[in-house]
Amino acid sequence: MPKIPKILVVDDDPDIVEILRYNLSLAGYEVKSASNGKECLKKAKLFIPELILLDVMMPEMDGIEACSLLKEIPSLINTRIIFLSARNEDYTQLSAFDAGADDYISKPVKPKILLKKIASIIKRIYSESEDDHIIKLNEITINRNKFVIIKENIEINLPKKEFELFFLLASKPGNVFTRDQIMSRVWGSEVIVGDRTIDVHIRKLREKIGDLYFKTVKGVGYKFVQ
Amino acid sequence: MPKIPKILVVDDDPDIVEILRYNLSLAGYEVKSASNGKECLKKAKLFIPELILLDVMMPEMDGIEACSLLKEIPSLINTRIIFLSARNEDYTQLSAFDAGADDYISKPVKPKILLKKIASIIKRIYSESEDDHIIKLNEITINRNKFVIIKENIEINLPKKEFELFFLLASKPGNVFTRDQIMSRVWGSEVIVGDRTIDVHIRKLREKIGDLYFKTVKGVGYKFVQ
DNA sequence: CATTAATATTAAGTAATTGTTAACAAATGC
DNA sequence: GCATTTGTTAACAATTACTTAATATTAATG
Repeated sequence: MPKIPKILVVDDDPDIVEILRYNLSLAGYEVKSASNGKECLKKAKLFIPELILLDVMMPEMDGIEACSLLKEIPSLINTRIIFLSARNEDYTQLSAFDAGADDYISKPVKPKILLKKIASIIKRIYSESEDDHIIKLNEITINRNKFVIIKENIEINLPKKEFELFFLLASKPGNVFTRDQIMSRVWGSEVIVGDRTIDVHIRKLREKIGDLYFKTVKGVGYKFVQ
Repeated sequence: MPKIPKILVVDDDPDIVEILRYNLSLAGYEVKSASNGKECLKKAKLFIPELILLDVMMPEMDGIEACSLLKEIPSLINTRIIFLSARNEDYTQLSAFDAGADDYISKPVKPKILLKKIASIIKRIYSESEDDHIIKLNEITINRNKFVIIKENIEINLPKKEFELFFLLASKPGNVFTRDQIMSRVWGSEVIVGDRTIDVHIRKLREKIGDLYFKTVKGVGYKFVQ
């Protein structure tokens, strides 16, 4: 396991928060908590947990709404959400899944079961995302952890931005990424940089890796071709 | 979704198998079934399903044992297992997770919930979640993500407007699109361009893809014919 | 078959996008 | 704190796509 998994517990009942916090901490997780939807969103953005345990019934913003909003936060792309609820009716479960929940547990929660489920989900997160760190193509291997690419047995070091741009493009060879997509995924949605920045980075990739790998699709964006 | 997800249903009660089979087939999955642990192992090896719905209580080999054995089969590395059980006691759930189950559902199963859970798991398996806009015709494949069309194994690159026009026409082969429709869908409602612009683009498509594919319907518009 | 309206063709002009370079700023490493 | 690397910008060049205009061709209709 690369690091200590982080879990955010969200419930308006302090007792439940305490029970969960106690059990999860004991099990070796790093735990933070929030008592309502708004606080949850705020903390989730900073904490970037692997997992959020979300109570459905909360004052102000309920869990379903919070979940929908959480799912829109790009940095939480790898965060899974489990709903906790006393209400075991169908429609709640359905809207939970509609809102993007990854699982659903009915209260009263049995800690052992919960811990097992969590262990299973955490394990899945790591095993999935580890594959994502290496891309192997015909002639090129990209190692995201090492920030290095290997082309014909020669190591090419790329600076961060260049690497991220390359990694994005190479993650789906042949696929066109629009400038907007590139912007939001390499630079983020808050950062504003000039129009020519992407071009310049593409240029550097072409210099270092090879002209023919990077194809311009005018009016649309760029794609990586093998 | 790369292909039709496969699900193996394992239960010794033929009624339950039928109910599940019916619902899952209806939902678009490819379903096979087994009535005991041994049969399950045999079929799973051949079928290599994405998902196995496994009854806990079965004669001879129970679900827990079957699960443990399934988890040892290398070709089933990507297969998820969900347990189905009438017994909702802790120890069963625990041993289910110990045996490597990915989820646990109590009978009686509510089909809607089950389908949602399955959809969520399947989606996760195909985590690439390529919303591939691909149109496959007899001789031509159009890939909207890659901005490329392939005709007789030869890639043809089209500039943006030409591609959009082509994609529109090819989205409904045989259908006539009026000039107005083409205008509003390729150029948008605000843009005002001259009358001959569409013709010129059609001309280029005819040059690049083939004359006979694009039929003029005089006084109306154009259609793509195979 | 002549007339007319719609579409086809071509080449050239215009607009838009992308490429390149160099200079500077910011970050990083020593 | 200094040197080096990386990131961004700006100005301009180059390229490509798009549109137009002028003319030719085609198809439908009486």
